[in-house]
Amino acid sequence: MPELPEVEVVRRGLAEHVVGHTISAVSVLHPRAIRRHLAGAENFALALVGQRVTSANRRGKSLWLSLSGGLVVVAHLGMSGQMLMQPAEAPAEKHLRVRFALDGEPAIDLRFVDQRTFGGLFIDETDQNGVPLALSHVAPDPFEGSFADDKFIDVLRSRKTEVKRALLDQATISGVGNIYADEALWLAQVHYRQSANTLTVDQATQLLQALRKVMGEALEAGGTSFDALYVNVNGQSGYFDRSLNAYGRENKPCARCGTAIVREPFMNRSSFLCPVCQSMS
DNA sequence: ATGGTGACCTGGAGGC
DNA sequence: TGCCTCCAGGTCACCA
Repeated sequence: MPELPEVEVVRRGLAEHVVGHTISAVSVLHPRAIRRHLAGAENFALALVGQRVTSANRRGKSLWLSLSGGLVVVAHLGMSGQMLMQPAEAPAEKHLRVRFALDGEPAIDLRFVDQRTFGGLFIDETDQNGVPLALSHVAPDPFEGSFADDKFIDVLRSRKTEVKRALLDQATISGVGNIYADEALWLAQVHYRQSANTLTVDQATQLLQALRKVMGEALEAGGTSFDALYVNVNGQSGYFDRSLNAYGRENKPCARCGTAIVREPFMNRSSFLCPVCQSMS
């Protein structure tokens, strides 16, 4: 899915269109979409009806809506989840999983649509910092105020594993997925298989700056999109894919040195890199 | 603690 | 046209 910039695009849409509204009805159309809500669909709906949405929040790739009663509804988009605003009378999408009817004139729906059902929703409580309990193992993301650069650099440099594996570990830093990991590694000229504990402080610092730059620019562009699966709440795609330098560019010239970008299997997925300017050090 | 693998799903693309 | 295989932006559990 969606990595941090795409999820933030969705969060902003929810803040604009859902916050302030009261949930008047909830329909769960596929039980798998709420599998993490152990009390089941009926309980899920009952807990939400009548609640007013007070804010839309995010840590890493997880979203949550805060509710007037003090609970939150947490959403993870998985690989293919979408949050769409639709007129109440609009026909059901093929992969519509959960539908929230909101008050207002005209009445609108918030719809969770998810082809592959890797995503899902559940109700949770928050800790003293306002973070859902279920996300306690998720590290802050690099755009949060509570993200400590020095601490991240220390943790990263203590990890005895390949640097890309560490970047994808949401307990080390959240929000980074396969695309932005490859893009940041390309920008910082670090090989994805370099052991994290061999990075210099300077390299780790460059890498963090690269993550912020790449994800920040993607956010400004409205997110990365290759197809209609990744859209904002109005169903529109971003255009950051025009700016990618490594991801998906197998056999195309590196923008820095002209060498063909290489694709290699890693962690049951693909890694893209320039074999010349991203060398092991 | 790390790393390797498969599982969870649907559908699009490309080869034959 | 169909059938096959491979691929996809994410996690999670389990095993060495």
